[in-house]
Amino acid sequence: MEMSEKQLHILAVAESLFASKGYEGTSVRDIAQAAEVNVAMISYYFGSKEKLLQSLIMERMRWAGLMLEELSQNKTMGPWDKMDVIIDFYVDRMLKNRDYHTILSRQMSLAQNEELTKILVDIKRRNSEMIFQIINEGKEKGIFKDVDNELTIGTVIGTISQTSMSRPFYCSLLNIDRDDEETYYKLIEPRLKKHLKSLLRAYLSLGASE
Amino acid sequence: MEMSEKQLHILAVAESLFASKGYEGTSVRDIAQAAEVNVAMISYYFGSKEKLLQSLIMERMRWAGLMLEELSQNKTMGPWDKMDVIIDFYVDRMLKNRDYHTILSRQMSLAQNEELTKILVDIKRRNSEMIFQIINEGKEKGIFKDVDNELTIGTVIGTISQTSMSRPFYCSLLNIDRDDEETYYKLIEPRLKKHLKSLLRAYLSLGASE
DNA sequence: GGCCTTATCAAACGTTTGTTTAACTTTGCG
DNA sequence: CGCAAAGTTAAACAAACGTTTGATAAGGCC
Repeated sequence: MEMSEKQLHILAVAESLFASKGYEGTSVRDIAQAAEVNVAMISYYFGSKEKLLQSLIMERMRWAGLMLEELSQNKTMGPWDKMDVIIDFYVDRMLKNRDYHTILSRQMSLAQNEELTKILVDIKRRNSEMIFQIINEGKEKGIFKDVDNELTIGTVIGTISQTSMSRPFYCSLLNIDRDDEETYYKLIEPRLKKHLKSLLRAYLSLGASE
Repeated sequence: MEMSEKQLHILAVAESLFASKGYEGTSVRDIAQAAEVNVAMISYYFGSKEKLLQSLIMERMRWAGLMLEELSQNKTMGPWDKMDVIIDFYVDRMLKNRDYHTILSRQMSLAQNEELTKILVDIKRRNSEMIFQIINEGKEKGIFKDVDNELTIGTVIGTISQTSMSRPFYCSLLNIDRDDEETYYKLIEPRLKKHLKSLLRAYLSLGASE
């Protein structure tokens, strides 16, 4: 479980390659070369290519999940403010760890890896549960109108995902050089936050009509 | 360009396999076996595996794009109704051709295939342009408030994509058997339409507050 | 029938794949 | 030091990969 600097370096390199070329599209030799280690080291450290992917996901998982819990139990903040915090949180997380999230969402849409899929579903469920709590709290207080909880999550995550996964498209829409990742994410981040907040504010205050 | 029944059959089989196992995760032998043709036929008909993917995309492309054009120039329908029609249209299209859209969105997030990416971006641009027209028409008539056009597209497509790409997650949320695709999509389709219509109705009538 | 084009096939091609081996070096501890 | 454990390497492994080959069959046209 505890990893050396070298192992973490390999994971970081693999993460970047998996994100840009896909898991199947990346060979262990690609990873070894980019990480400047011998091919055999990957088997030596991780056992196999697939276990390397699992190690990568497990390692990145440790960094998530905390803060949402305390937010859902926060008593002083109102539902509107909590919603804003959540949006900032999700946008920051998903854009900062976009390689990781790209890999996750690709892996999730692949019908294989039964075991891994279950783990991912559980993580997402746990995070979602807390957003539900906040929405329901707002509903009970009469502040939020009735909305589709599950699809509201889908909208938030889907909108953010979309800007990452279809970056070439949005670069084209916004007249940004396709290769200038930096500029793109600097521009899209505040816009995403503003858009999602307005969207949810409108939706939660008007509710699902008719 | 014109394809025989057999070629279309191979494309259909490949589409299904690419969607569930990924492009790189599917071998030409997989395709040949599932389509019950000899491996050599794939090179013979399409030239290569990559050209098969391109043929698949080109072939599916021909079925799209029409109806949006006439809608954007329709004079009798009001902006609200047009928006509803668009949402029905997108949900129907993307769920019906979910394998195709899954492949597209995975391919778009892969940094390779420069040429193919450009083609995909152009298609998406053309479709988006027409939605922009409708939104702007609503704005000019004073019916829609000011919103983020680009990210509104992202929300619509992203929400739908999300339900397809992360199906295992939403199956878990909605207590549906992960393997029962039929039931899932039958349930999610009307819900998606209702959710997106309410969402956009609220957003477009209140606008981007701050 | 003769002939050209198209279709189909099993077999083989040369690479690349993920993984293992066996020899070697480095490290850490008594 | 001495020596076992851990780290590192080039080379080799079988399997799978996308593609090509050369042979054979079928169909249309003169």
